[in-house]
Amino acid sequence: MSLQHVATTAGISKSGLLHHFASKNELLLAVLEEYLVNIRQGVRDYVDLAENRPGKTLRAYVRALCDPESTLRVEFGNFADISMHLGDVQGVDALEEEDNLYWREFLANDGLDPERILLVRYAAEGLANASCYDPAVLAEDLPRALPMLLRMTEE
Amino acid sequence: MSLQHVATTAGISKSGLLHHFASKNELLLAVLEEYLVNIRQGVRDYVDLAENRPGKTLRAYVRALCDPESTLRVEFGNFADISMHLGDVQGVDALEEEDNLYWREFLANDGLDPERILLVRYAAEGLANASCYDPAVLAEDLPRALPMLLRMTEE
DNA sequence: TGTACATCAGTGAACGCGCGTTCACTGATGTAC
DNA sequence: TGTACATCAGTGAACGCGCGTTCACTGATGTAC
Repeated sequence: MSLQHVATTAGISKSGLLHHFASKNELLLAVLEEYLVNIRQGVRDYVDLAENRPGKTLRAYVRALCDPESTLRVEFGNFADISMHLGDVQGVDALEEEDNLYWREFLANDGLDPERILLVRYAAEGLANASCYDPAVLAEDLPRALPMLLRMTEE
Repeated sequence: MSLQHVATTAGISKSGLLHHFASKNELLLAVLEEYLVNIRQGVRDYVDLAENRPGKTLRAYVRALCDPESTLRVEFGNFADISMHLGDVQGVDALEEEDNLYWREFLANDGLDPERILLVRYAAEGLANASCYDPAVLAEDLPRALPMLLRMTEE
């Protein structure tokens, strides 16, 4: 991903792009934050407040990552990708750490057994990730996994 | 990762490196295959044939990816990373597809409920991936998840 | 109302640099006669 | 045994190219007087 490519896609010149972002790193950092915000809001949109029982947030997380129609699946993969390739840029580590904590707390305070949260959460993440590489996961595993994971959050 | 960096690390010149690999893509493809082979052999080494009950291969997979001491955790992440950044190189797609199928069959033919395999497998993968970014996962979640996931493969 | 000035998104040319790749070459090792 | 030749890992210089970055500039918009 070159600045030229981004600029052309955005419909401006490379210099125009760099007028808004001091450097490529700052651009990537901004994109990373954008993903971060999008994913948080996207998962919040999947929360069903009508569910008056423990596990609302974890179910939202599962739906966001394992719904074959969800765009968050891919964004989740992109987020991991960008943050990996920004490993040494100043500010990324702090951002990642804060994000890790955010999700930990978002999922924890909902009255579910911590081990259950652990299991379902990472299964959802693993599936979301795999669905980006393997079409069979997207076509076969996700549809089967989604109801199963949701069931596992019910008591 | 530049050719110069790889060559210097390997203790030869850039031209010397390119004597063995016709291009950078071929080098990356070879590295990808190396990871692929390593991970397969690594997981095989975690199989305990003394376990005379269903789930031997899935337990090996779990141990390989969730043992905090296992080097396969990181290799698993690197593999995904490289294959993502080789997306358009000729031959990678076929290699990935074959690999996806390999693991699907490796884990399937062991007498376990398919849904149970799905759940445990992707939880292990999600954990392995997350442990590369989040030290808290490595330090806290993995030790708790490993025995839990193994337990879930028993009946 | 008109004039002068500040602000700011965006431009285009030029830059230095590191990249992957090419190529003629070296020097050691093995082999045929 | 020596000689001629093939093979092959590795070298070093040079290349063209695309990259991120810089900089002086434009032109539209808003604002103060």
